[in-house]
Amino acid sequence: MIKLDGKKMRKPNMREAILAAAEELFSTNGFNAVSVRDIAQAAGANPGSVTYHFKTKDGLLLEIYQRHCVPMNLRRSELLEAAKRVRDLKDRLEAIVRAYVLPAFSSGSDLAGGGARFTRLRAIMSAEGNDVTRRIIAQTFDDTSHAFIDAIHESLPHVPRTEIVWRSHFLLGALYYTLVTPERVSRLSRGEADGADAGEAIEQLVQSTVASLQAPPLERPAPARRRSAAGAPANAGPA
Amino acid sequence: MIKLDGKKMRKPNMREAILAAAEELFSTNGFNAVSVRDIAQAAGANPGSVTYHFKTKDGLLLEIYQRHCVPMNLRRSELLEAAKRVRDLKDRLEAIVRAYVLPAFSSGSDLAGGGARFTRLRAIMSAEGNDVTRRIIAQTFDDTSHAFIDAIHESLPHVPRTEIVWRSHFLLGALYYTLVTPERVSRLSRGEADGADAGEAIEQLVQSTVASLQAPPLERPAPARRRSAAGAPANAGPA
DNA sequence: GTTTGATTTGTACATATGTACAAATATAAT
DNA sequence: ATTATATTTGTACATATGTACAAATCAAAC
Repeated sequence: MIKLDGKKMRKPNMREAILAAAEELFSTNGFNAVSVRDIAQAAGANPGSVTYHFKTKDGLLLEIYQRHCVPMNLRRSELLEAAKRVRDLKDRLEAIVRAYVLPAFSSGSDLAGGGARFTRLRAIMSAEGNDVTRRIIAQTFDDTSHAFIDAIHESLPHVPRTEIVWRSHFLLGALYYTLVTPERVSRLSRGEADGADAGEAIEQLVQSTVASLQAPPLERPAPARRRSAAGAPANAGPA
Repeated sequence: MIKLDGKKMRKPNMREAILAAAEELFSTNGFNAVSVRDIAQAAGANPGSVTYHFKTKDGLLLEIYQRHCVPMNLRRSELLEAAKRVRDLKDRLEAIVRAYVLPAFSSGSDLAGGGARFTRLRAIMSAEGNDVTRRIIAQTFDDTSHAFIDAIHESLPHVPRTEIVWRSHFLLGALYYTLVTPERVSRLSRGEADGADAGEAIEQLVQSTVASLQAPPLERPAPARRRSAAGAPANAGPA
């Protein structure tokens, strides 16, 4: 038995240290740029130890994902449910967006909650290609994304769902980029803003996204036979 | 003399083929995931040929950058100047944003103009870490970024510059992410939108960004003496 | 203390990698 | 044709990489 959980593990230390080190290194340098030996060294462990605990390098990555995904999505769901209960329609929209953004930043120094490090990791993995990784991300997060999109759509019934998809997609991109290159904000603002200030970043993201979501939809796309009606039979049905 | 340009090169083919192959591979899989041998094979060349033409793998990357940067920034400058001449203030803002976005997508099948492939490359390089690469990107693009920020600021004098920095930063992040993971848009919209449709992406990005830029600035940061008279004069304007 | 099983160490191996370089080949000028 | 130069090929080397595995070490159960 490799795993004896719950009761007594002898040294949860090493395995934990390896996970932490890998998370940090992967989220900073990407997957390919980091070697198993780098991780072992950073964790103060032996390379063989990594193989022992996680079998392969991919296995290690997967474990990091699994360890964060559930808590993070849970946190988001909680915040989303709370947001949906907000009465005022405008406040509600803002609350929903904030519920999406917050868990991605919450530095949750140790474990649960998601946190900036894990979000940065996802950003890098998204960019680095690797279809397998992308599929993992999709499988793990699409449900939550749909839940948010639907919630937003309910707050903005007059905006087509497609439009909301685009704009919340932009939100995620903006979020990723801010976590990956915060110094760019500091540089371009000539020091007036601090790109690494999570609080400020969150506020800017939320306000910017709320504004973009509220913008009038594009009229162009649909062929517009008659009065749209037919247009797109499966228009997500506004509820 | 390695380079005899202008008049007669014997075979501009191989060097060119290597550049093209490398560009494609890097922009799809990132820098670290692609080996010199991969590139050589894709170009139908010998690994040694890569060393001959570009000395090192980094040299090859640098060359790809240099070859696209100047034309791309030129194109952007042209479009920006044209945009600045637009009379109507609202139209001008939109034109400016479009001038920023367009060259990043223009598929410019062969050379000049930037194009999606090159933008994707920059996106990946930004995410992959590698401080050297980030510095190259910064040096090459910060001037243009500043020019756009200033132009936007002139169209929106009541919005603090810092705010504009944040929001145009978000634009770039959204743009990058859309180029890197277009299939996510298709998936989340359940096929109603095509994330890979450059025209649609551009339109969505422009409209979304214009709306976000026009949003009222956050009141929080500044000590906020008095009543913040400014309040929210420009709320995305319905029209 | 002895036994048992989990972990850690050390090391090894096969392969992939970036780069170097000499030889072969192609291309143009004379 | 001969020469000079530019390119391409083939191959080699040193190093880095992911992973495997036997031996050593450790912590508890008996």
